[in-house]
Amino acid sequence: MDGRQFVQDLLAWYGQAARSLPWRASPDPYRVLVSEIMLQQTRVDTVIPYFQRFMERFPSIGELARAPEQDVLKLWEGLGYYSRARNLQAAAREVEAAYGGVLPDSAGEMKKLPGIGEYTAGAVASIAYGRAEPAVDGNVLRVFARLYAIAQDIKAPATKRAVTQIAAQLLPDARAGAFNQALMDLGALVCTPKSPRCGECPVQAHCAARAAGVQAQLPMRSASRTAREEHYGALLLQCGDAVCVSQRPGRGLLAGLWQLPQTATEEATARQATAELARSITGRDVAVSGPLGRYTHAFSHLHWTIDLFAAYSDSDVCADGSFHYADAGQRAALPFGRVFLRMLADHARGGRGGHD
DNA sequence: AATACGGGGAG
DNA sequence: CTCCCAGTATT
Repeated sequence: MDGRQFVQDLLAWYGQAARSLPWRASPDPYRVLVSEIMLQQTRVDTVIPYFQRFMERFPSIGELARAPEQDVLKLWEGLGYYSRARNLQAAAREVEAAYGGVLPDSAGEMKKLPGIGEYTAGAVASIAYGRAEPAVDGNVLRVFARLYAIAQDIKAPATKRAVTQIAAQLLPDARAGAFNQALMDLGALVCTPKSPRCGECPVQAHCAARAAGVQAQLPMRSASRTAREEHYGALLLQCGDAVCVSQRPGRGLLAGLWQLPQTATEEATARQATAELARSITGRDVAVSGPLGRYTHAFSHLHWTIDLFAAYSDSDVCADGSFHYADAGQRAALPFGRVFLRMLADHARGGRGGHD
């Protein structure tokens, strides 16, 4: 391939086809960083409203650093991969403490911050600071897998290393940010996972897959593992207007988020297990009715099926301090996982008391 | 190198 | 249903 011509064709296309995105309006490194963290494994259309709300509430690195963590998680609610939110705030606090409140301008320094890996460091360094760093995400991997007809598993670290080498070699030092974003826009708009629009591609003349007619077979991807099935009995335990909620552990799945009390169980014994859970919370025997409904929730690596039961208590005292009764106003400030938001919206008076 | 970690949109 | 997205951290 003629690298110089490829870069020229790509950038010419980007000049007239670039997507207009909120974080592209101004080059503020903090805005670029927030957008890149949110965009990890998340589609642009999903991120946009979250980005707007987040920047409104936390306009600067200092305000993010000083906020309560629960507030940050609340704004992240529904976006997924919640460790991103914790790490982003931890990074902000580190920047305040160790870098005078200014995000470091080199990829190497940024990569030392929590939640900033190879891709994000390169993206922010090139886009916000004009540094000549490659930024290889899923789009760029797919684009180069086709351009060079690379028939290796796209998920293998070795493939990413190879593509990073290629990208670094082609990278125009003076326009690294535009180059990286152009590749991502190309992947999102033209060189799509299925049915790539080769006829509209500005760099089709440089594409080995196109020349060989194998663009639909690339990239190669190893089979993904099937998700584990888990069944739970969950409890809508109400005391007046308040609903019993509990906070999940600080590590692992949905870490630090809130949920309705639930217990892992087999489907056949969900009612009994949930009744025992109600007894352990209230300290007495409680009548459990339902199920109110069955909720399924798919994570990438596991599938939840949750049968929701209802119970009432006269007392808002909990035997175990990990449980609390929260009214609609209090629930509105707590971050919940999606499936629990659905339960609350369906069955609790005032839902979560939130804005949806 | 493999796995954990969310959620939703597209086909 | 399956796939996969502007990935990172941990093991």
